[in-house]
Amino acid sequence: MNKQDIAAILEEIAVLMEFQGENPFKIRAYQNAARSLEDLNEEEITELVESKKLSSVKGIGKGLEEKIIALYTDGKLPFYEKLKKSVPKGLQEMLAIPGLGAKKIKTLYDELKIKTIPQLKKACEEGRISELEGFGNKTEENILRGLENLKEYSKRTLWWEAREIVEPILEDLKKLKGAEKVEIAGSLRRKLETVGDIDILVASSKPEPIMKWFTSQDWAASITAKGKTKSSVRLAEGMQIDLRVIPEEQFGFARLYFTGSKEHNIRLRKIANEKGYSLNEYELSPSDGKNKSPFPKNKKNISEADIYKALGLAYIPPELREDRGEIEAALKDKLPELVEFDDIKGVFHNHTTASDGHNTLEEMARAAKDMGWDYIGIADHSQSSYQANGLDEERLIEQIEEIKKLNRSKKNIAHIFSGTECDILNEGELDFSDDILKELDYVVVSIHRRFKMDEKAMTKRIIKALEHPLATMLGHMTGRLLLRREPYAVNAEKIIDCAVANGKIIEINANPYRLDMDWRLWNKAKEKGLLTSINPDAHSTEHLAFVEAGINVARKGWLEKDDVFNTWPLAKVKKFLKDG
DNA sequence: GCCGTTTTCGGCCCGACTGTTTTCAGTCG
Repeated sequence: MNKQDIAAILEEIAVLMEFQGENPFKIRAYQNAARSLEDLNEEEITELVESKKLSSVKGIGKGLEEKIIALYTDGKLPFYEKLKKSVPKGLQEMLAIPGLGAKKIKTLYDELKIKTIPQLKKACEEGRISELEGFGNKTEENILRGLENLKEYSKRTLWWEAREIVEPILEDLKKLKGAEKVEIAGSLRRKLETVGDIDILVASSKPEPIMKWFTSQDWAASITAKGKTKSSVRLAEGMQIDLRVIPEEQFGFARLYFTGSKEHNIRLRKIANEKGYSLNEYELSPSDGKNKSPFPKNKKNISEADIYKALGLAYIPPELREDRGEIEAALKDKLPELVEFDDIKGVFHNHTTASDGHNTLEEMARAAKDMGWDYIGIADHSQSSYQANGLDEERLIEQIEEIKKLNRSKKNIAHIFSGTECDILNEGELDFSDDILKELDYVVVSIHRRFKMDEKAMTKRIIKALEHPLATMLGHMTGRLLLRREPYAVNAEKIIDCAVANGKIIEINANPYRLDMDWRLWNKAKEKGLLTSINPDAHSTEHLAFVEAGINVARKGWLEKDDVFNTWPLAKVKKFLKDG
């Protein structure tokens, strides 16, 4: 069994144990172990299992080591099988209903024998729920509403779309009297690829009018909570927006706290405890009264950076706050200097009207110039991509000539590199002959068909294409479309190793639906020496802006300027592509 | 179940809001 499967089972065990009313800390131990496991690569796991040293990993002790080894070696764990049988499947599904947690679901099961969602609905309609102790009419209503909107409530939203939703709201909030500061927090600020809800923070000494405004807007389809410091509303589409109002002097603490991640916060509070302090969303205070405050007496408006400093840590950018090594790095002052949008000098992998794009070559090159970039790579689809009007060899040669002409012209446009997004055919062959590929400045190789191959065959297919001497970079490594289509099965580590060994680039496809290769893989890939290119995969001039989403991925993946090919100046890129 | 210059036990992050009660448990982030 591979690590993802094992981690998923450990997570499931944690959920099942909740229904058993297990010790919450024991439950967390399983969740922690699942996380620790996901941060190891397959080779490390194999080695640790064989040498029986898994328990040297933080978060995995003797007990979990045994269970993980059992799952790793023969894919079975009697403890898990037994646990699974003791909890009806419908109970787990009910967790998605807002307001219902393990304890309440357990009560419904014990008292009313409810073990499926249809049974739950019926019991609500018959008014049997409200008769239970600890339940009432409101709970019954909330369950019914939750059931009706189960799909909408549990769906996530692309970062890109959530950002578009929240921006006008932020603008309106800033106009309110008494709103001193308005900021985004949560996963949106950490730039996670999808978000479950939106968190907004406002600094003000008068929360009431702000709360009143927030809960009375047309776009707030329903109000799920309204208090002095916190209110929550839902949009018609189902997404929840939380607003918190905090006095300005506590704003830095609130930003840190509500930006998360939860795991990052837990680590911070632990460090605070070890130093004799207690950290919450309002303050960092001495925990025993003997200690002095870590901040100068008259210091006002303490920032996140001040708090990190007081804990002995360098400032950690929000994108890194996932408890994936950033705390350790900050303790040693070894955090990366993350790449920024302004470091970008050009882009590769863009389409024109020649294939399935909406703008011409010249329009794309002018738009790139308008973005402040020096160069743009055009990589229209190759001949096998009929669905995308892929270019045959003749049309590609015409395009190469047109690009040469534009580059010679004195027009105010970015330098154009001629390329192709060359289909990887079934056995890893490329879609153009070497004679044609040689005429191009660069070649992106991508998969656009036959997604359902098994992992081994797919990996072999991609590696063969990437090893081709004329391939420059790999496009969208897994083909995933976030919230729409699953990735095809690939062994990412093998492909990364292949790219490093052959001096190839793996793109960060910056289309908000793709963001592929995933940010979680980049830190280790970077350590191996992998170079990336942040590619908008633009099908129109507007899509060039997708680079911002790609920058998010790079930053979450700990990448620095030098790790990103398209931060290089034009002359250096030309030399690299010429020398191959 | 994990962890440990307070190591074999006793901690384990912490607070707001809701709904149901009347002081609090459960949920959520």
